[in-house]
Amino acid sequence: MSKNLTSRAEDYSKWYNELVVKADLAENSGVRGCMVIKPYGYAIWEKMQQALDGLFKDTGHQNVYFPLFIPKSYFSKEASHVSGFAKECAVVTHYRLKNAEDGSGIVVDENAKLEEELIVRPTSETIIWDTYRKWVQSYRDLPLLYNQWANVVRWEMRTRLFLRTAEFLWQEGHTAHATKEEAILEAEQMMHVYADFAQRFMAVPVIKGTKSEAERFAGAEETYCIEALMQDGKALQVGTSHFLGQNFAKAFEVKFANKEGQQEYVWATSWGVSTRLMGALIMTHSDDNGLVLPPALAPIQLVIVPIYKGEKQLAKLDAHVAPLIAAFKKRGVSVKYDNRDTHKPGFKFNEYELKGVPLRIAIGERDLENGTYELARRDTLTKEFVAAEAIYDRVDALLEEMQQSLYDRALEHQVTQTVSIDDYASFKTHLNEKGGFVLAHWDGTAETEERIQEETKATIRCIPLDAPEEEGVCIYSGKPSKRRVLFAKAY
RNA sequence: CGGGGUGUAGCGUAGCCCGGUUAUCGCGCCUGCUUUGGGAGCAGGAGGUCGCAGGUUCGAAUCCUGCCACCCCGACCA
Repeated sequence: MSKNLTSRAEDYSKWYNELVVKADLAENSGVRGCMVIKPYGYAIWEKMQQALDGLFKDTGHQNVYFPLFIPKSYFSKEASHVSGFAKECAVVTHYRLKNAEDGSGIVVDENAKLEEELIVRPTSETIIWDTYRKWVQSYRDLPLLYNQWANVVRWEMRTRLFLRTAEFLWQEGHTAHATKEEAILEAEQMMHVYADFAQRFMAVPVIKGTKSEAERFAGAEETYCIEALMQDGKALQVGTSHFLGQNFAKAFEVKFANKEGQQEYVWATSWGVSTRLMGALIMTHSDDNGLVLPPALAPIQLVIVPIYKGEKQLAKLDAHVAPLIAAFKKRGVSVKYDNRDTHKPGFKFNEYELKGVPLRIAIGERDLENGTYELARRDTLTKEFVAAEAIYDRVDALLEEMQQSLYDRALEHQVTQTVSIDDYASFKTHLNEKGGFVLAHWDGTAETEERIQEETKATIRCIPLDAPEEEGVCIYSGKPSKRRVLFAKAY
């Protein structure tokens, strides 16, 4: 493992190549910017799924699954939606291959052309709303509170491992409501659920807010989002929730009879998070020794490494550790005992640090004699000796403490990297030299937003939810403004 | 799609400008012995269509042409 990762603030791609791949997390498959997720990386994704699913269920949602292929015609129904996605769709045109007549290999059978092309879903609004039409007739059928775990494909011009792959895994929630107010509450609720997940499970502090019109989702009337700040001072959108108004209901004719017997269009929301969350996790906590995982999402929370000479000592340690493992499991700690004889302890120490395993216990002959264990924590890289009888409580306490301290550390970083700026010259130099979040006044026009982006590469990440009313003038145009918005360079 | 760069063993690379023995080195891998509290040591060994196709030449990893792939920077985006 090279030690040149100190340049992390300047170069995350190095992390991906050096760290993520070697950390057995994922590797670039080389197929149009797709990624292969290795077992350890997938285990992290599963932990995320599990936690999110719990939060979704708590808020009354159920899981469903819709088809991967969407008939092309569905996309022509909602104008702004199609203009947002048309440029990046993979299209299925044929359904059969055959051997080439000249023996040159397999070719597409031109006789097997589809009547209507199928689009590999870039998102599922269209097919879901086409189906919801059939499911909704009365106000008694509402609300529909459904979510699906799926893969989607977006044929991006440029891909970036974890942050923008051509195919990615995500969940997309799609809900239908009888009233506008209820739909808005749902969209807001899911933003809060995402923020809760990011902060409690990922230990990633986020700013909640709404997007400017220019940054809004294609087909949405309001886009809520959570924005996080990475260690290098760049912002990353980690989750979005959209109030879709009646746009999709009107496009797909989804109407219901209200209590008065009148036909009304339903109100919609959609919300999603993706494998990008894993990118956020890596870029928020990792250090030069590799990943640092918050205990709540670590597939392995505790690894036990035996230190021994010869088979006899190992057998003795195996016997000693067996009840220890059972006890940890019973207490809900996910523990791995690595007694492979093919690698030395030092190798294992480094390997589990690279993988971000929060705690490590080393046990050798010495410890058996002394009645202690050596306990090491990943975030601070410190070690302590713990009396054998105190080990369970100490592990519990440390896991909890690490979860909190990772969050505190990330929050402190975010706070110190967030500044308010009132003149355009310092705004420009600050974003260029230091990065981070900048709170500044904005006149609310798309023209100003675009100009600022052209001149500084920074975008409005969101209009923060908790931004106080404050009289001011736009940093660019000098026109009046009522509150500050959050600017940053983003991924 | 525009600009730049790179393709040599599983990974990372030297050699290319200036053509000439058996293609360099490190990591990793295999075998044996010694090791095991922070990435082990020694000895031996295996592993290559030099991205692909064509051309120039007595001779091409090296020069020329075309193609392909990947990476980085832009426009687009979870």
